[in-house]
Parts: sequence; C-alpha cells; structure tokens
Amino acid sequence: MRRTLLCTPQFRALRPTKQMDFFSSLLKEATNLTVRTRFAPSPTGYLHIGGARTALFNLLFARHNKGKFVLRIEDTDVARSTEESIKAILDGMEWLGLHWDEGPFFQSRRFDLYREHAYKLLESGEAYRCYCAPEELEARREAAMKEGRPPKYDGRCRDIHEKQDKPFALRFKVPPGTTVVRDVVKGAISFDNSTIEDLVILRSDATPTYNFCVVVDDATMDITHVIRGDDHLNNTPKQILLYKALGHELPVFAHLPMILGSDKTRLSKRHGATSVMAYKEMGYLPHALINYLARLGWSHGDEEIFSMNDLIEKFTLESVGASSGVFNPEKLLWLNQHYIKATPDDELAGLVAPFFESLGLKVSGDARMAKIAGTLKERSKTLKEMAESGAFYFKDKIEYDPKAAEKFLSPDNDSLFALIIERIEPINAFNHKSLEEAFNAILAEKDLKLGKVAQPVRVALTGGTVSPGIFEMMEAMGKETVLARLNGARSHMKSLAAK
RNA sequence: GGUCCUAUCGUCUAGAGGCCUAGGACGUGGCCCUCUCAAGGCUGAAACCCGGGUUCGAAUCCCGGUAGGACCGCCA
Repeated sequence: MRRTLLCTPQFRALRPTKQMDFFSSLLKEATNLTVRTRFAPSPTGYLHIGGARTALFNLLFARHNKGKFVLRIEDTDVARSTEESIKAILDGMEWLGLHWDEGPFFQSRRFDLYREHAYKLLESGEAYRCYCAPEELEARREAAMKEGRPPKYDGRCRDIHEKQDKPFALRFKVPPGTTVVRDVVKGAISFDNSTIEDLVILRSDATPTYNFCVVVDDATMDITHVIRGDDHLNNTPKQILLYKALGHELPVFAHLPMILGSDKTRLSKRHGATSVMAYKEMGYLPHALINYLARLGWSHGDEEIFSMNDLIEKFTLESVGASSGVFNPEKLLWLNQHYIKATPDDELAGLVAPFFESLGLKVSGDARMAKIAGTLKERSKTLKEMAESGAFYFKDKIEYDPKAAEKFLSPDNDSLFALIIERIEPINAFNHKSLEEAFNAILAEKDLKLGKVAQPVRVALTGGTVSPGIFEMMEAMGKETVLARLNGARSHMKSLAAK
C-alpha cells in the first residue's frame, strides 16, 4: 500500500476521498508551518516495544521535516501513574537515543487548563452536567452487554437544565452527523456520530479525562501531526468533534498498525520481553532495536540496514504500511549481530564489559579487552552471549569439559605441547602472524595437519572445543596466560598418565 | 453484540494496471571456505485469502465473503 505524490496520473486517479489525505498532510508543508509531533505515553508501566516504535516514528517524522518532537506524560489517572514508570520511560528513551526537543510536559500540572476548556463547552451548550452515579452507569453497561445492545450512554442527562445539588460529571454533547477521519496511513474513514456516545470530559472529582486532555494538549501545544497506534483510531472521531467544538484546527492523523506477537494477537508479556530495557539487559545494542522497529511497518525499497541519519533522511509517513506486523525476535538478533560486528573493538570492549562483570569476572582495566572483544564479535548475537562465550579468557582456573579433555588432552600429546611451549616462549611479538608461523613450522617438522594440533590447544586454552581461531585467540589472551594454560594442560596429562 | 481497521513466502516487506516466470531480507535446506564455532560466498525450497466484477490485460481498482486484529470506561 503506497501513497503517491501530488500531480501524478496515479494521484489524479485516486478517489476524491483518498485525495483528501494527501492534501491534509501536504497542506502543512505548503503553509510552512513548523511540523510538531509528540509522544504521549501514560506512566503506568515501562516503555514497551510498541511505544518505542511510536516514539521513533514521531521523532523521525519531526526530524525529517526539521520540526520539533515533544514528549508529554499523560498522567491524568493519578491512581495508576507512578514516578517509577515515568523514570522507566525516560530511561528507555534515553537508552534508545530518542531525544525530545520539548518537555516532558505533565498533564497532571495542567488540570486548570482542561477545566477551563471543559467549562467553556458547558457554557456554549456543547457539554452538559451528568448526574448519573458511576456504579449505576457500570450496571447499565453490563446489562446492555449481556443483552447484546451497544453499551452506549443513553444521554439521559442531556436535557436536565437546572443545576442539581448532586455530584456531576461533564459530558460532551455529540452532535448528529458524520465524522470523517482523514488518516495518512489508513485513508479516509467515516463514522456515523450516532455510534459515538456522549463522553465524559470532566469527572465528578473535577479531573479531566484522556480524550479531552489529548485534544486540549495537542491543540494548545500546536501539534501538527498526531502519530500514534491504531488502537486510537476509534477515539479519533470523538477527538475531531472536540477539536471542532473548541474551535481548533485539526492536526494530520497517522495511525500506525499494531505490533503483534507470534500468535498474531497484540504483543504482550506472553510473547517474551516487551520492555525496551529488558533488551538492554539481554545484550542488545540500542541501534539494532531502532533499526528493527523502523522496519516493522515502514520500508524503503529493498533496504534493511539504516543508520539514524538514513532513517531521518528517508522516513515518510507515506511509506508506512497499513497492516499490523508480527514481532520477529530472530530478525532482531540478526540485526544485533550485524551491529556488533560493525562496532569498533575498543568501543565494543566498553559495551560488553558490564556483561562480563555480571558473570562475576573482573575485567575493568584489563588492557586485553578490545582484542578479546574483537575475537568474539563475529560469533555473538548479543553482548550477553559474547561475555558467556568469552568467559574463559578471564577465568583464574579453567575447567575442562570432560569429553573434550578426554579426547584431546591425552598423555600422548604431552611431547607436542612441550614443543609448542618451547617454540612460542621466545616470541616477543606475540601476535597472530608470529604464532601462525611458529605453528606452521611445527606442523611441517612433525608432518601434522593443523586440525590435529588446534583442537588440543583449544581445549587447553579454553576448556572446550568451541572458540575463536586459535592464533587470534592466543594473541588476545596474552603470552603469560597462554603459557600458563599450556603448562596447566601438561600437568593434567601427567596426572592422567600417573594413574 | 456494535463500530472500525487489515489481508503478497513461516516472518518483515517490494509492488503505484502490462516491467511479475512476483523481487529483497530474516529464518530454513544444500554446497564451498575452514583449526572448532561462527562469519563470509554460492545455491535451493517457500507467497499474491476466496468469489465475483471493471479492463484487451488485475497481486494492484470496485463489490461481497472469509479470516485476523483493535476499540466500545467518570482507564490511557
């Protein structure tokens, strides 16, 4: 599904309703209005995958159009909002490098503003006092659901004009007619207003509700493009009506398709990690997640790898797809490995160090770190995996895998090890090249294949049969450790022979 | 139950009526390389949901079905 540019035959061939979508989005650019987008999470949990993508697309669109990206915390539900959540969300965005230009603004500090607007609607007759008790409403809703009727508020307080001495909420009076949502990714969608209920805009405790705050905020913060998950699509007609009642110009709407789990239901904890910070802990690079999220729902031809600058340059709302997508951890892993491989060794050393530490290994200040990371980067999908498979470098005493030791550290290899030690001990430039030369010489003298020598050495150095190439590994490990472990292996062989 | 959205390989997607024998990527099979494991290279299998229409021609436009999803709060 691709949206086209103006003035092409394809565009003119579109139905008039579809054409409106383009006009509304292009108008903003034509009038030179500064593009302003926002990410508006509610602080009732951590920053999750879906939220992160919404934030990303908002940022990308703003940057692409040289506009501003605003962060707003929607904490009108005082009971459910927490400080920890706010921090978690900010941390997540920070880690991903999603930097906002303005904010964070807190709705909880703007209650007066919402009340003011709500009462303006009361005065103009576009809102009314509703005296129904919440419990009563709840009972009616349940009854309606049970009988298969739409659970819509019946508007029974619409015509009560005298103020009563009872607690009341303010409801918006939904006018008759049809409301059309012009959405850049979904097209034009029309809603019959009779299916929209008179929503509460101000609760009986005088706190404002979500749909109302969003409109007041987006309008007063001059948000030009509302980019959010398509779970808000059904809220949009209500909000459009509110915009109109308040006398504000409409923003451009872009509803992003949902991210689904492997069973094609909405992504949730059941599908594994959904918290952005969990990916940090699992050893993912932030840009790998960014690249993955960008490509989930958006594409640019056949390209897969995008730097942040590429994304900003190439991102348009027109090339966002309309259908929901399944989160694919496998592909994320591939991207993560790609970016690990692309990270310079010294930088990687700093990134992977905490993962070694959490394995109980002291690595801080170890000068070998960059080289070690270099030997590991082509065989690690995550930083965590990298630390696990490289743990042997830092062990004080290596433990042999019993099977590997039995097969490769048998006493008859002792003379070979003695020779290896003798040859590498005098090497001063202890590197890949000189080591390979020394081994080649031994191989030639003894008429052996590398395979016969490499595996025993590998087991002696790492304890197992899987590791980076032996020469690069020995260089990274350092002469001292290599010699110690080779000698250790000889001791092991001798103790076996003595039995 | 009502409203709304969506539909191309297992997954993410390219596709703008003829460039389609449907392309790329992840994953997956095979081969090569090779000191193990990777990485890398080559190569294979794998999709237009179904039915009608419009058209000389439909993956593409329209309608209907089906399937999936979202929303229907004094939650956000």
